[in-house]
Amino acid sequence: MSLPLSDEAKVEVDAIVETIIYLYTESRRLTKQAARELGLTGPQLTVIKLLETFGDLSLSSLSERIRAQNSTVTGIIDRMEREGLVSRERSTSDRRVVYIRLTTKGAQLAKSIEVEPMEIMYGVLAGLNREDTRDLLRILGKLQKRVRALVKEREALGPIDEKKKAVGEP
Amino acid sequence: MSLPLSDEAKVEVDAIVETIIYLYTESRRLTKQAARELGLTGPQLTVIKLLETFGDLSLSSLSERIRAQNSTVTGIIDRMEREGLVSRERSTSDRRVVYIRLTTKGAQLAKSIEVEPMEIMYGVLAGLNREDTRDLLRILGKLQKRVRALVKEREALGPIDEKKKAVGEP
DNA sequence: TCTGGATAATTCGCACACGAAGTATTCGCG
DNA sequence: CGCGAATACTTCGTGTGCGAATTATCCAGA
Repeated sequence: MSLPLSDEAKVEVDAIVETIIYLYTESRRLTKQAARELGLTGPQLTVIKLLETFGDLSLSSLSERIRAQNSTVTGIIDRMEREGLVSRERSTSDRRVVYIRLTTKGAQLAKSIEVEPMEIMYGVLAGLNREDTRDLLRILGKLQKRVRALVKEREALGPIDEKKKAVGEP
Repeated sequence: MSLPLSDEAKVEVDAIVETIIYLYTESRRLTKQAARELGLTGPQLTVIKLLETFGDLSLSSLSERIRAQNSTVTGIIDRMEREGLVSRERSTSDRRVVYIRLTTKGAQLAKSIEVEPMEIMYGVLAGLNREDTRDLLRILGKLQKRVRALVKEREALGPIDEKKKAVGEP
């Protein structure tokens, strides 16, 4: 798995990882802070913006978009429903599906929000020159492609290993 | 805050943000998965590796390194202590300070771990050519610098705004 | 020396976040 | 048709993760 790295390369890789973590956590922190001023949490702000943009969404598609498990989103929606921001509407065509809909209160709140989730990222990225933007996108794209390939590969191997593992304290 | 972006630029910025989020969450997920096989959680794996690398660390310095609040780390250490992986040692020179130390069991476990936290990132980044690595580092560095400046700026303004806000449901 | 402010940890309450197990419903296929 | 697999969501238990309040300790300056 871990290719041998020269010391110099290792330092650079470290710095890159550090920076990515920094950018991610910091922009999350700032989003959360913005949400706070509206009496919302970070994920709640994201959900409201998504619903405003796309209209009603099933719980599953919401989960996909915010990259979380259904069980997590169930909880988020529970709390938002309790606050009167959204309502659950059972689909008539497929009674397993629940659509999440903004209430009037939720829609009003959504309209009053000018900040995008990850807004800080946007602002900072917009300050890059064209060339840097292109390069960054290109390189990150490469990385993503490789990670995807790697994950796929692991998933293919995983199930076989599954039996070898069986760790667990007896 | 949000500079006007051309549509084309907006798409690219979106893609960059998407990718950064993807890389971060995916590598976290994979680290967590690796930890699982050892009966650990993600943060616990990170803590064990840090303690192995740096020796005993105060709870505060541990918090800094894993970018979390003291209160969070207190909980992580509580559970690790319960599992017999680490112990708390009150400093004699400053009795407010608590050092976290690997137990024999913890040290053994640490030795048996070959994966680095964020190992997948490393593997993938190591696959980039020199030029791409340099470019990526340079551009991310720029971004980080700007975010830092922005955060600082906000912090400077924040306290003044503090009174204007006072939202809160009555 | 004594006291007020800073610092290190902890406690508490809340909100994610995940995975496993459970429920309801739909769908595919014989 | 009917039944077993798949899908959508919920529930439950555990582990972060944060911020405010608390406790214990240190330290600088009157």
